Amino acid sequence: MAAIESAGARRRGVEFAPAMSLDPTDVSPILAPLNDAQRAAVTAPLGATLVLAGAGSGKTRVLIHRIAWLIQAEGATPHGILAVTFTNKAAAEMRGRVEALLGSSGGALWLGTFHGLAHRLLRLHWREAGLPQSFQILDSEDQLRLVRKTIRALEFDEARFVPREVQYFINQHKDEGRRPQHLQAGGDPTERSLIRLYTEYEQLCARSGAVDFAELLLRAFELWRDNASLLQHYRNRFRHVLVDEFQDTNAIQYAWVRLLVGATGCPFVVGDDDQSIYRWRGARVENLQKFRSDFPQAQLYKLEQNYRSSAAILAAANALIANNSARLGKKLWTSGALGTPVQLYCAYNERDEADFVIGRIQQWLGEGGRRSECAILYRSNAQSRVFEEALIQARLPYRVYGGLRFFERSEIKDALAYLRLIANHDDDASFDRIVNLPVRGIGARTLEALRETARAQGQSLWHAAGAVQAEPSNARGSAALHQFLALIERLGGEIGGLPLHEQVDHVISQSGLIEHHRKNKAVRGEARVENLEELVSAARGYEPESSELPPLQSFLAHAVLESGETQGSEWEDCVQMMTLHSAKGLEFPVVFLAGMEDGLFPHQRSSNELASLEEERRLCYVGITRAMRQLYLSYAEQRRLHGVDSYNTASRFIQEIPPALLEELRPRIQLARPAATEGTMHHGPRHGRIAETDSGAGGVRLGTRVRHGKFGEGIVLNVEGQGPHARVHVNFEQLGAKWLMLSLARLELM
DNA sequence: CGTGGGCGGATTTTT
DNA sequence: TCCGCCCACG
Repeated sequence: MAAIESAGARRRGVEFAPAMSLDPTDVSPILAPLNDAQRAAVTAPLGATLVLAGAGSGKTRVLIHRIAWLIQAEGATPHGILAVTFTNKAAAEMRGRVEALLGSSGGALWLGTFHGLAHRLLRLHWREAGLPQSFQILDSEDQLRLVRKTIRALEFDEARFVPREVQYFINQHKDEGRRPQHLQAGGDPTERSLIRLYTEYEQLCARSGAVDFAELLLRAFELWRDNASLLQHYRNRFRHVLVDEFQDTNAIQYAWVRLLVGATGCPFVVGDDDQSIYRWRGARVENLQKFRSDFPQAQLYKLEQNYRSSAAILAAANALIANNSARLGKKLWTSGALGTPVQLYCAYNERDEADFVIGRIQQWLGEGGRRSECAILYRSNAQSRVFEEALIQARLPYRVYGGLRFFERSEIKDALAYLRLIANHDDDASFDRIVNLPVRGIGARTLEALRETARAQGQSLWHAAGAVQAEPSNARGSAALHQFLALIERLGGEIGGLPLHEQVDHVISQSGLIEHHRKNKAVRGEARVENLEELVSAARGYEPESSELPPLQSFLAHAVLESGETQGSEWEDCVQMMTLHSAKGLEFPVVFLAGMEDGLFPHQRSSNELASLEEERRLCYVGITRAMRQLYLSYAEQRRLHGVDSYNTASRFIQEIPPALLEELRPRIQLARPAATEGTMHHGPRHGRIAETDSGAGGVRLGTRVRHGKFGEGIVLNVEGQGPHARVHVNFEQLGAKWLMLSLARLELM
């Protein structure tokens, strides 16, 4: 305690550069920037520690400062610390901040994602783990292909055994630590077939030296479980194990951590049960509870002071999440001002919603704000399009997060497949991918025969192809196949001593890939060639983390594990758009939660079961707590999704926010109000909105009441086109919505 | 063997 | 509406 007090007294110490302090016993840079609760957690006595950290309460900071504290005050060395996160981005950020705090390189520190660390272990101990030295990692797409192949190999019906579902089945069991032999079918024939598929899939993986994401974790777990001396070695080394986002751990990740910690290690885990949003992909919030029962002596710390959001936003978040059951209990508070109430906007349709959002963004910009301070968050990716169109129209630069990342692009994966096949001839997935790309006359016939042979011999495709004799029946195919093998061999020989980027360059040009795309003008061939060239640059700039592997092998693993999060240098000031899921961990001054409609959010498929509904609520909580100063909720009464119109009611989550915290920008009653009241009693925002959504089409504006000679009265939902082609979408009271030609309809404005 | 048109399905996503 | 996949045709 004395150290803490004196640290507080020496608060001025922070003002010096955070580099290595002159006096190594001076811990003020570590402790001074913390509040009491944070400091208590950072300086917790060695032993099991659980930190429940609310949104915006400085969770990452605590983790980083804890690492620094262990090193500076507890005599730990970076060598003895293992810290795990879920994303590469989080890992990179954490490493950078730890190094800045300590003023030294944390090279010896094992800090990375679960998958990254598991990979590292398996590379170091491939023999003990029962893997070939040149094992390759499958990403989800590769895995899906292999699953599909497995289904075909067993001649199962793909309609009955949907590849995606089989993939899910396999991953689910791996995530829970179950191998096929642990599974009992009971009397269920479908179950039995699935287990059979799982078994066959594993054999295919083994034959081609392939390891999928779940397998990385499971293997790493089994490696320690089955090698007492190895486990002991790592237990001795990593006395300190830190886990970020603990609520997102799945069963095998938890088991892995537990195994490492044993009875003597000091696990320090940080999480927030209210931000658990990945149950659907195996995350187990219960691990927080489990941690407490597995380590009954664990110290519990709660971080409840929020530094991010205004009091109004925080109160809304608290009120919402209070509707969930079985929470660990935590209430965020702030010493900050109430701020602007949460603004609620009821739009006519999704276009109106987008117009509204853009109007508010422009307002923010007009007040001197930046575009990058605004984030549009939505439940599903399909919602982004309307916003993109509106942003383009308004000439506002934007950036959509998510979507295909660099190393996931098909042309990049093709190029990598060449490199992988060169590195490991038995890599069937890669063989399959490129054997006829670019086209070299190896068709389905030839390949079917080849697969059959490989299956019969229990050998890889490469092996089987080498044994194929030139038969008169299929002379062309077998000749082409031998040429392909020769090409791969030749390339392998030629790139032998070259630097990494020249290896990549040589392969993409000599394989004919570049030429293939250059010819293909129709399917964005130009962009693909550029991407391939970018791959060469990526290889040039790549620095292997360690010398455990040859550079090429290391680069290939890197490409799969880190599929290219950093999308180039997109530093332009852009409006940010992303799903609620990908917004976790981020913060923005202005946040729009769009599509707050029952059926969309909470999503239809998550509304029936209580557990999934509560996860949706947590997702909403995550969304709300991203906002620092202004939060807008919006929903559309009518929404066109997948080409069909649906009429929705406001999300139930809106009702869970106390009305006192909400400001409705257009009361819903408006719709039913007689036209006479228009403009007389509703002030401010309503008028602002009308002005913003002015379509300029002959004075007809969204939301305007109109009368039609035959159809009666209605409200304008949408306006499209210009001049004589202008069309209006009117929701008539009697007849419902109709599209009319504006020039012919003779609408009377009311 | 390569391509285009028809069909069905369409949360959320990191590794 | 839009995308990806399968099959039928050239």
